[in-house]
Amino acid sequence: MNLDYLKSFYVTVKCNSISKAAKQLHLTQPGLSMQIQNLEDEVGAKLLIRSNKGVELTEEGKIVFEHATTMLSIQKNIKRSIKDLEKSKKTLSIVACKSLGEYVLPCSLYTFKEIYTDVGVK
Amino acid sequence: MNLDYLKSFYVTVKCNSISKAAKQLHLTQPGLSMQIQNLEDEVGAKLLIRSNKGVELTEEGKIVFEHATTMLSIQKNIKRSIKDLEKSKKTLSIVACKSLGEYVLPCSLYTFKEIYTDVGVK
DNA sequence: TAAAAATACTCCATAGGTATTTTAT
DNA sequence: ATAAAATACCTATGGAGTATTTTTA
Repeated sequence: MNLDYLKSFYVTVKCNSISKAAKQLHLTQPGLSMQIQNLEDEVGAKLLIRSNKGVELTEEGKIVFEHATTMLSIQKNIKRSIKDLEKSKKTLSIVACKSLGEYVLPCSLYTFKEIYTDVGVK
Repeated sequence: MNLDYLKSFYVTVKCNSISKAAKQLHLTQPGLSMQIQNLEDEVGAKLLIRSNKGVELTEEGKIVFEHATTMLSIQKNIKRSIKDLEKSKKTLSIVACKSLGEYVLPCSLYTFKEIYTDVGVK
């Protein structure tokens, strides 16, 4: 199951429309249509009732929608937690041209890392 | 983010080994290796420390692992809820040969569905 | 008949496999 | 020296786009 598709589904439900959601997601209407069909195949149930007025949730769709909300917020939590952790680390960023980067730096960095084991190097 | 990859990551951590997990997941070792690298790229952090003894979690990996557990159980909940719902519905399953299925059934089914709107037909 | 969604078709990206190399103990 | 993971390379599947058709209020 693809969390990006789940996000697309979420937006589609919020818009009550595949075409409108597609614009918002910078996708084409058929592309988004496919993503949702993919989700439906995966869970083995129709999630949306389609009409020329747009879409509305089926019973199964409601189940997926509710869980989608929590899944997507967990996903956000992961990314936020990781970012927080990275920020808390000491890091040294070095930029170099190809020749130095390939021949000189690796050796020096090796020595540096042995001494400053608590410093991350980018 | 791909929940299948997250599952692969979960199993890998449980096995402390990419190769062992690959067997369990019916994947090749390079295939699984790639899935995990994909995850790492996506969250922007190394999740596992590799060695010839296998793998162990980094700090970032621990974060992802914890959330993975809950994400995967939510996914299970979705599928179970849907199944329960399907079971509670009345359904009529019909199997037919090609000619009947294409020419006779559609018409009859249309009429049937108008009368028994609460019965699902497969 | 007009909107919204589905389908047909095409192309490119990428997932995953096999074979091989690199790494670390 | 050996076990584990990474990399290189190749193929095939499928994701997403454009153009078109189908559907239904």
